[in-house]
Amino acid sequence: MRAIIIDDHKIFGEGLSMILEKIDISVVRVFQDPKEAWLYFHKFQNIDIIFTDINMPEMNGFKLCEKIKNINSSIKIIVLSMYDDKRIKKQALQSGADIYLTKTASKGDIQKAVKNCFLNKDFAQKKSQPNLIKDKFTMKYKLTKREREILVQILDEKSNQEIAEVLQISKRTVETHRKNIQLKLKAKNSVGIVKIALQYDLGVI
Amino acid sequence: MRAIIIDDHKIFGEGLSMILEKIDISVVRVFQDPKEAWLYFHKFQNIDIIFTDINMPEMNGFKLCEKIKNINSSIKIIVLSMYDDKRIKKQALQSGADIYLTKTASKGDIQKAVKNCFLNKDFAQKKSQPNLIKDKFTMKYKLTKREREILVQILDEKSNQEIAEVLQISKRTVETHRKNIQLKLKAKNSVGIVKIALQYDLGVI
DNA sequence: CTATAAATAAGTATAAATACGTAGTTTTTA
DNA sequence: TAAAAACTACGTATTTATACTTATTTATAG
Repeated sequence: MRAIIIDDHKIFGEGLSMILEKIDISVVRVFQDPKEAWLYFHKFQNIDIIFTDINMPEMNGFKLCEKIKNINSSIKIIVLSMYDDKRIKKQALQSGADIYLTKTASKGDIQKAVKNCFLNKDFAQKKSQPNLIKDKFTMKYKLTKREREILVQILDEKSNQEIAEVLQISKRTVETHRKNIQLKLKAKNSVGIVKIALQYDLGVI
Repeated sequence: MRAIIIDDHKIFGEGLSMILEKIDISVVRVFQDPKEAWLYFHKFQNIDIIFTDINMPEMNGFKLCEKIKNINSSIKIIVLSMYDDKRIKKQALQSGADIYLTKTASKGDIQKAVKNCFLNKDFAQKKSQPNLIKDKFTMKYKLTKREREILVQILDEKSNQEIAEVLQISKRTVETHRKNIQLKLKAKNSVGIVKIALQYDLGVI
């Protein structure tokens, strides 16, 4: 099991790191800056679980959870927060966190949390996460799977021809998909598409 | 001299409007909603000075200042705030405001403020605004004023033809500007331009 | 098993953007 | 005031995107 820790309080991060190593979780890296963590995660998606604080400079933990789950929803996120506040807890879980713990948690609590979040969702704290940005986007615009694939390619600055080559389909098909995406997003042109997509955080970095 | 006023307190806006008319400033419109003001500003960039409140629903005045200055830094912004708080003042000036006044300001104060903000910056309240997003963007990509104007129109999903009409220049000129913007941003196409611009918060709304 | 949605593709035409080059005019600034 | 920068504009050609339509194959859910 490979983990990263994100917490701007260095001491805490290191303490947690030691605890995790003791329960056989390999801590790959400890980040103080969530942005750096995000870039790392983006590059090497070779971790199973993330421990993160919520109150951090530059990027808050909620956003981070959303972004990570958008890329790979099977990665587990355990939030360790200063606050024993049920609204914050709720928001964390809705943002994609699997478990919310206060920083007063004991070694045993953490061990239990890790076990729980890998069991099925009934055992985890979360029942549903209807507010994920990805869900919001999909629910609002109802793009099909193929359309989403093409959207990603558009965001990558690819032309219809290039997209056709990547996806091994006809350029005309890409045109059709693109037209439909535009219709669904009510966009006037690619610029409109990108603007909406980026609002929902679908862009690469 | 053409001005707009943005204040969600209608009475205040109208009072200020009358004061300004008396000192030969033509108040083009009074907005209660900063978003509407932003859209207006976006469309008809034909004003010289903006009077705005800071505490407003939907969009706060700091953000508005940043956005406006990003498009056209030569437009003057006078913030009229309820609070005589030097931290708020500092933030307003850093966000791009030229003058910060409390709402207790007299007609004379306003007149003086207008005069000052059109003099050189030593006379204005502001010494520097190192934290502007605009600075980051402008410093990095070095777009000219006109290029920034065109960028804004691109972000507004306009075609070169439409941009030409709005700015009253030839379509070919717009093409040239667009080409240069693309070069400077190292973008492959409009999608690339939008992606970068939105990163720096230059988008509409 | 059969409607329905999704994915595929093409015809025809036009509009828009990009590429690459050149160059005059105005404005800024050193 | 001379030089630099910005703004303006066009020629020519090609690529790309959009508009509007029709249609077949393939999943998929009821």
